[in-house]
Amino acid sequence: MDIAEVAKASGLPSSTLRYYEEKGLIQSTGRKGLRRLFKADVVDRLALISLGRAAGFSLADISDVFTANGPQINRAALLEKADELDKKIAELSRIRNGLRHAAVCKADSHFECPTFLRLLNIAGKSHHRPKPRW
Amino acid sequence: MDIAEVAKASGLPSSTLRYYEEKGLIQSTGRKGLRRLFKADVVDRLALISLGRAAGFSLADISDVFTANGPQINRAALLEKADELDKKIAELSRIRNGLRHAAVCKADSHFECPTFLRLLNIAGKSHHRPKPRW
DNA sequence: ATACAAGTTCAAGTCGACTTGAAGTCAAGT
DNA sequence: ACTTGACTTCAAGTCGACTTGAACTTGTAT
Repeated sequence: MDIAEVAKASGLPSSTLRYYEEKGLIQSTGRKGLRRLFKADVVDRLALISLGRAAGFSLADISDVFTANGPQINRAALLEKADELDKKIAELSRIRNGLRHAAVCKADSHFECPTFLRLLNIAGKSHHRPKPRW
Repeated sequence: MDIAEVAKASGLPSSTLRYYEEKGLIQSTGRKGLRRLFKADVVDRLALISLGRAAGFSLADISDVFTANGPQINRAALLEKADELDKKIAELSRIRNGLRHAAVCKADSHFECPTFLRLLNIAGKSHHRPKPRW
């Protein structure tokens, strides 16, 4: 496949594909002249990458789930990411509850409200960063 | 309160407080010499801001929940954000399921697997962006 | 009065994930 | 043989949320 086909199949612009290759997330199998050639299974890989990105993982995180250079994936790493997602989901649920509470709480200062106070410990202590998806 | 007190109470560096003020998210009530003075309730506001940031909302999004310049909050906007979070949580849950599935699926290409295919429509179509929390 | 720690401003730098632009290369169709 | 359009490289730009650094001001403690 040439880059345009991969782009179409994956929904990603070719500039992104080149960038991903440069970062080692995907690889082209050769060149025809200057032009990259890809094997069809790269589309699979890209789907998984997009899934990871949609979940907020960084490209560096995502590259963990790919083994050295084969088309295989590291299933253990994948499950680990799934577990991380579980935690994130739990955290977001608590935050959502916090927001809903703040919306109805009568206390002038939310700090007078124990329900809210409990929630606040969530924010501020997480030092991992969500990653952009423009 | 002076900026150092607010910083301590909120857990945010003073550089961030100045930045937030510049962006209109908080306001100082006056100056003593050059130095900013804050009312105590700014700490409340900051807690809410941190909560929003932890949830992945941008500062622009967060400023929606603050009314013009008073210390009040826009409860409707807050509930709206909570609803957005619900959606995000649902999406993340689906993605997590997708990851778990990819970890166990035997198919060489996940594209041969309907379970996985269904999941993929999730990724790639969301064009809102999570925001960094360094 | 003098020093100094802590505040201030403003411009510039940083981070990750891309995108954009300029300038060049090339396969394929006419 | 020539054009054309899709590709290529590489450097630089962009976005949001801050941080950092240099140069300056000031309240407080001595």
